[in-house]
Amino acid sequence: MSYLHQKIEKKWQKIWEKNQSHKTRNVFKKRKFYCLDMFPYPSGEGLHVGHMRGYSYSDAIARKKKMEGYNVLHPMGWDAFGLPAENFALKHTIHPAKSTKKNIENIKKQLKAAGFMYDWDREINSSSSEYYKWTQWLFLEFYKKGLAYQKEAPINFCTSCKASLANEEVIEGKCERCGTLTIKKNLKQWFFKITKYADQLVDDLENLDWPEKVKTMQKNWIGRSYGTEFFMQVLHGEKGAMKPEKIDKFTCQWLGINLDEELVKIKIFTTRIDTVFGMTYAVLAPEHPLIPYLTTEKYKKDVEKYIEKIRDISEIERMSQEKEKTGVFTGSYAINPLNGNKIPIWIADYVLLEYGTGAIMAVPAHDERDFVFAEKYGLEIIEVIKLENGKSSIENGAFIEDGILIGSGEFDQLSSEVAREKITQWLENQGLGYGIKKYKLRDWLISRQRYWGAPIPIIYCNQCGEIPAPEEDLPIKLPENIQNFNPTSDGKSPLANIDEFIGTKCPSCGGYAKRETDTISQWVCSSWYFTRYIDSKNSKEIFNKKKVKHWLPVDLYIGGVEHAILHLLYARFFTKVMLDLNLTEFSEPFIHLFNQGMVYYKGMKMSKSKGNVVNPDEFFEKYGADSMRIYSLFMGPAEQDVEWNDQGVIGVYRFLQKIWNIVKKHQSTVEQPLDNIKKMEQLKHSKKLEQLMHKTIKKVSDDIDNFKFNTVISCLMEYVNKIQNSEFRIQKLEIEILIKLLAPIAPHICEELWHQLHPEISEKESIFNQPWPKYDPDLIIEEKFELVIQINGKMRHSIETEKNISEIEAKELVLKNEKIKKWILDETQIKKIIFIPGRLINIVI
RNA sequence: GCCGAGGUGGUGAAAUGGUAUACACGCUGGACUUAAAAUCCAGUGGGAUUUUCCCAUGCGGGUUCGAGUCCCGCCCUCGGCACCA
Repeated sequence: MSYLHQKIEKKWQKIWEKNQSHKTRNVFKKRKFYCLDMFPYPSGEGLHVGHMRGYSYSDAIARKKKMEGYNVLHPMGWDAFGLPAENFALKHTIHPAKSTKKNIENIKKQLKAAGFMYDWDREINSSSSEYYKWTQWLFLEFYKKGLAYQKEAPINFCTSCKASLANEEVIEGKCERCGTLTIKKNLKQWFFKITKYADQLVDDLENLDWPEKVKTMQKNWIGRSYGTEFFMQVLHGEKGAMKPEKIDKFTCQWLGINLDEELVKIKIFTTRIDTVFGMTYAVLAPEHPLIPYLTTEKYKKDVEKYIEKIRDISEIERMSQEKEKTGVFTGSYAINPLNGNKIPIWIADYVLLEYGTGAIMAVPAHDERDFVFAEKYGLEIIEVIKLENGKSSIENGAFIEDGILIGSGEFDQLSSEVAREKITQWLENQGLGYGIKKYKLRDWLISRQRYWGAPIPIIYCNQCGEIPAPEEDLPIKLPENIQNFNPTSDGKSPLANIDEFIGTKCPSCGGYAKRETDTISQWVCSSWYFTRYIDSKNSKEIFNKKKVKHWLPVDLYIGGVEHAILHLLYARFFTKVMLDLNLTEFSEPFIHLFNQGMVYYKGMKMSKSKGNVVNPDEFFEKYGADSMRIYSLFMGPAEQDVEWNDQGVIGVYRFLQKIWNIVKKHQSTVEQPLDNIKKMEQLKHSKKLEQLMHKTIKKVSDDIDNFKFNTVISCLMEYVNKIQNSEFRIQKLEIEILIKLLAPIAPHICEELWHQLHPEISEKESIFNQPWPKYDPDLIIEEKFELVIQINGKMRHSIETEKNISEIEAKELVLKNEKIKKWILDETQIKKIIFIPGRLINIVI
């Protein structure tokens, strides 16, 4: 009988389901292992082989851990809210609730066909009201803690998707989804105060078992830098500055100035206060609110013209580095507090309002951007950092490294590092400045003017103002019976047009009140889902604390590197907040993170938009899920991107066929009576095979733990090739071990063969309840080995010899060897002999 | 520009500083077959004067008895960040 994968796979999928083989019970005594896949969004096209690859890794690990005796939790769910799901629904003019449901069914079918051991009893769906009730509940907890707040902000707006986008959804000034150039729009938006956790989010990275790449990306994204803030007094230009129209209190606060003061000050942030004596001008961002104060009559026209011009240039154009820096003089001057020098104040587009204080001290000698600008506008360049060897540093343009201070008064001869400390201290003593940390990280914009999301549970009452929805009213249900959920062009949520949704009673005064119509970004839904699997059906609380304490944090988290910043940073932030809310007792959600490489096809990333998706279904049909799974792990190193090859799967299919035939052959052959000579031979042979088996157990076990699945498979192939060619009857144990080692990556065929080898056991028994094979360290030690003989480092010959051969014995053996004699005419030629025990001997002549 | 990963046969790729090219795909030849598929066997980096030898891990140097692996300097590909003061 040949290997009928379709029949076998369906058979065991049914039996496993019937026996609830994949159900995880809350047995707290057993060692736990929480193995989690990043949950997919239910796309209409279903899963492609790229997704399957990631899931195959986690399933293999989960199954091996189960065989090793762990209580394994391996759940799955749906990231069903949000833009991707909604855009799909809009494109196909179908209600997102409907399309989502349909897509989930389809993908679930695919996952089941692949035979992954998910505990479907714990399935979650972020768009179900049972789930988003708790998303809303968390929002309210954040709100109570002051971690959710509203502010008018210039937000990224995509004119095509007609929605506001988070900074993370804007790539090179374009909408991540549709590629349309985004514009800035002022809207009142909801934010989470992630910046409050910036330090923790950087510092705690250190102890995580994550790819260095991901840690670095997060570090850079948070962008912490240590520097100094200080004030400079302004000397108005010859005829006095323009009078400002109006400057609000908030701006004054932001600037750290008091408008009653006679003298205007500008606030500067720098990480290189050691170069402050080299400051030859200062620059304000073109949007800086102090500009009207500083601009003199003489320069008013130039400044206004310049600012207008900048406003017309798009964001990306301004950000691009090829663009020449431009600027304009304000007419006013500032006083360098360190040396009293009078320096001109400029406005330039290379300074950004969003970072630091929106104003910089320009030190052209020691900053590349300032250098370029100074050269262009003929501003002074003063060297204040010299090289350690005393030489001038700026012969080839700006010198931006640390060095030794010169021309810096009392700070001369100090190293940059020391000087930064001393000068900051000096400013502090004068009350002019202080040391400060800055971050690139902004607060997280979580409101969306979209339909397909959890409504923000906030109520507005004319009398009482902004009030959180009462907890007992949760979930605030998203109205599903609506016709038009298209995004609107005025930037308002489609919910704003549904009176039944908006109208409500004020929880405080009982009068008429209106609901917030924005919805919560799906990034929020996915920031806490890993805790909900523990207790997915709990309707009384977000989760049972005891259970979560047992299961979390996640031991292994597997997914694509595309989530290196967004999702993983948000989930870490939520975890820290949940800890502060006393909901949990862990500070990091994912102990070990693994990013599987992407699957390429026809030289491109596999993705729906590029139309180069390989659908696994036809391969399941033709070669079976087991073959597909093995092949997707065999393609290359797990963390590396790989190119999909339709032909490649044939190789592993043949491999499974061979194993099938080996078992069949084993079962059909009867042990023959042997004469003594044959018996001896068989014994010798068996010993060799036994050794090979133990070596294979070691290699497979080690390699799985290190995610080296490609070599796991090649190692098993070698093992199979060797036992297949064996002239003698193979022991049952040798086959059983093979099947157990392969089981985590090819569960169906292995389960089937296990039962064929054990016809006495019932269907309820499973190979996955068998213990993982152990190897005997004594048995993998070889007695004999191939001694490699090198002449001048080149391999010339090898002889089989005893493992523990001594150097003297080896020399003797080698020098009398005929083939080696050819190379050595005269023993006096030998300069040196290097002997590596158990490996090689190298003769230098 | 900065940071990270990588460059080995026709292809995907293996190699604790110690036999480079394991394993697999593909290809070539053969067996079986009326034929094909499947399967099995053999061969498969390049070159040569072919029992053997020489050359090959992006390029150029270096360390070493010995380098794909370590060091220095380049080139190329891919990913991330990018006027962050």
